[in-house]
Amino acid sequence: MKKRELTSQQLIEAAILLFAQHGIEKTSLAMIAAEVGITKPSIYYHFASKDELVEKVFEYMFSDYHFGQYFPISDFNEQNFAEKLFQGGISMFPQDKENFYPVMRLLNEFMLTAGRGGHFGEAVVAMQQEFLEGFRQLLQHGAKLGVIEEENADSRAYVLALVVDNITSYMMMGVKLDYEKIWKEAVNATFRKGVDVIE
Amino acid sequence: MKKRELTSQQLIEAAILLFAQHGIEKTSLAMIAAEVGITKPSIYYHFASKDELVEKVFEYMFSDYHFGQYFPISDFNEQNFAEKLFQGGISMFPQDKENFYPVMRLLNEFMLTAGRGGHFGEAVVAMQQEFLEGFRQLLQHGAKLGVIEEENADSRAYVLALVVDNITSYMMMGVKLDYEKIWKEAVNATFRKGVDVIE
Amino acid sequence: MKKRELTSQQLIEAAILLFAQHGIEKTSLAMIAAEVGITKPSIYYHFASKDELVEKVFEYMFSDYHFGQYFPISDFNEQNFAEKLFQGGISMFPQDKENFYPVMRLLNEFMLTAGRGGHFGEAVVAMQQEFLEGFRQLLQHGAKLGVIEEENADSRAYVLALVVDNITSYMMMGVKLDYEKIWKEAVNATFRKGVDVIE
Amino acid sequence: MKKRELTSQQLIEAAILLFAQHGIEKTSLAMIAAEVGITKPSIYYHFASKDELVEKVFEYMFSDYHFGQYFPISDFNEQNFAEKLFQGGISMFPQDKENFYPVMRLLNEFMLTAGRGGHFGEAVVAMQQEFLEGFRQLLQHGAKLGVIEEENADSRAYVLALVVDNITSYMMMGVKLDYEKIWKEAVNATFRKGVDVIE
DNA sequence: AATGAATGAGGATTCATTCAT
DNA sequence: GATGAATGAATCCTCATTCAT
Repeated sequence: MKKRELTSQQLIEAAILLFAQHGIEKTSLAMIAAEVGITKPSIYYHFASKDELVEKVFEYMFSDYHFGQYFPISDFNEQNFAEKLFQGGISMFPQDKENFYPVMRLLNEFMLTAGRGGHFGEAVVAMQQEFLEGFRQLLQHGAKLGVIEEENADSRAYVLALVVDNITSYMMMGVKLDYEKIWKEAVNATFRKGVDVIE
Repeated sequence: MKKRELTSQQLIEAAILLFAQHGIEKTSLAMIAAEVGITKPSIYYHFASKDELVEKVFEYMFSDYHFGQYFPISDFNEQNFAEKLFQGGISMFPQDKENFYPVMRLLNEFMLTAGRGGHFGEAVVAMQQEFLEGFRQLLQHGAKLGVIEEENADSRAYVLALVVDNITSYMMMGVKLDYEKIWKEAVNATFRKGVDVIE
Repeated sequence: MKKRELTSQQLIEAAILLFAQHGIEKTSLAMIAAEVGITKPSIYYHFASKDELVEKVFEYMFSDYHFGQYFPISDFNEQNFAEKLFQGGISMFPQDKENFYPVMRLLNEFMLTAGRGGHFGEAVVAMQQEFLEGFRQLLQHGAKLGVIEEENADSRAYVLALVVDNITSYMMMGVKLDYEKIWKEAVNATFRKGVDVIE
Repeated sequence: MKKRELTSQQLIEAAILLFAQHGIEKTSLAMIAAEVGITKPSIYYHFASKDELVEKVFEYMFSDYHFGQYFPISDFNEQNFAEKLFQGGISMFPQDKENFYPVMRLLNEFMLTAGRGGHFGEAVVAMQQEFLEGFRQLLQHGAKLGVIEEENADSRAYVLALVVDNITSYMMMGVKLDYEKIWKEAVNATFRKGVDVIE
């Protein structure tokens, strides 16, 4: 890697950590520069503005955050469907809390801007929608395999999506719960057949 | 109402809107003052600092945000349990989007500070926990009434809590889904009996 | 005393203490009002401005700070001259440090403005000059009585004046010295006859 | 000198003048910046805060204000003792009033903070004490040389210290006196032998 | 005789950004 | 590739002061 790229990446990584710790707004370029060991104006050699840095941070963070990474749909069959669904969720939870929480917090901050017409909004929403759509297709796949009831499969998929997603949020906020058990229940519910109490 | 209280409340309400629109950090006292039609330093007659204003905004927003308001537990019986559970969730969704979304976005921003050791952290977490505990007790009540399977009742409760909570988030971000249907599925799942696929 | 006068005086006294503690500039009207238990704008009923209050404080403090109070010239005679001179100086030193030091510090602050063309300048200088002149006349009186050498009597007087004055300053700053002994030496020197080493 | 150092020093020198003219509190960073011809925030490139600037000003002003500079003790011998003592005092008086008075006034303001627990207090008191101790050792030296009476040598030293010091104050306040004559008298008195009127 | 509410002027400080070197 | 020096805009905040009540 050339020096330029190296420094750029160091800047991005320092920015991620600092943004996560103090928030994007409250993180000054001076702090980031200090972390990397260069001076504030030097950042401008790598990024045209703070906004561009933020953007690059966003891209860097979420470029490989995709549904298929956690739930490789083509690997799912009748035998392993439930288990792989369960494990896929578990794999989304932060293992390495030290590094993961800050990142999640930062994701959350990007989300905030979604509703504000901030320009990440669409990207974040797109990411959420990718996961919603991922779960939908996965359960449709399950329905075709006959392991999931066809009726309401989409709604069940969305419930799953909402649960995994929010589990990560709650973990991040420090709410103590047995998340594995909760996720297990959500997965199990996906396979249950039965009457609807509410129409 | 005295003039002081009136202005104070106007300030709080203006602050809520502006905080929600631009974020707390990016909302300056000047903006708030302008919105209310007074001058910037006049704010200091009502609040000792921006921090105090933020605090008061927080209190004002969430002082009457309680589980019992949406799910009055003592009203739930065998006959109405499912229906009231469903309706309770619906009542939590923003009706009046114009006013509700900003408020939710602001809640989200307060949440962000939860993980950062910000001083609202505890309060926000406490709120979340109140809802988790509310759902737990509600389903325990349902178990006693015999409408809910006793086993895993707690996990089912938490799934419900995570779903309602996240539905509001997604609405806020502008993700278009048939939320009523999703919530209906989540509620129905709560009452289903059946085998667990995953142990 | 009428209520008006009472409050005015309370304000002045509170101001003296606070000015002495924090400096005139750093003492806000709010602090003074709080000390007296009224509100800030109420001060304007008693004084037209902060400047006027400062002025009245000045007058109040130094209205009875006169040479004759410490050195009643007509009481001095051949027998008691040295002793009374010595005692007069001692009586100028702060007995009640708790109350005196702040007041002296404030005097010092007023003095600062003397050189700045501040409008107390003249008054402070006048005060200093009154003491200089007081000592001068006192020693002239002593010369007439024959207890002091006529030659250089004025210079000796001024030395005395400078010493007493500065002793108070040093006490105030917290410099620890045996001031009584120093003053005694200064007084004794005043009566010594002898050759001049320097012409 | 590098540009940074140059500007820093210009800032310090401008600050000294302005602090002396208007007082530290009443001198704004804007005034200082304007004097030097840079903008207000640029000051922060050189000093972390106004407080730090004040501190540096203090250090700059008094780093070479030492007793030995005026009274090089090892140069004093039987022959020249009185004369050098006299001349040393004279050399402490402001020659170049234009530049010296402001500086003295500023010293005075620093002194004010001495009693207020301000953080320069100790430094100022230490300076005063250096001069007191300097005079004490000088007269002890004189006593050993036999030109000064051993008895009361310390008190005589302190009287001298108080006189020089206060002469500068009085000059600064604009009190018109024949200071040279007064100082001559003080010096002469130091050498006089004779009885004590007061015990 | 005093207060409640508000204001205008000004102050320190922060920060993204620029540009010559 | 990076820095030193500086800037303009904005922000929070303080305070003496006003005035209707």
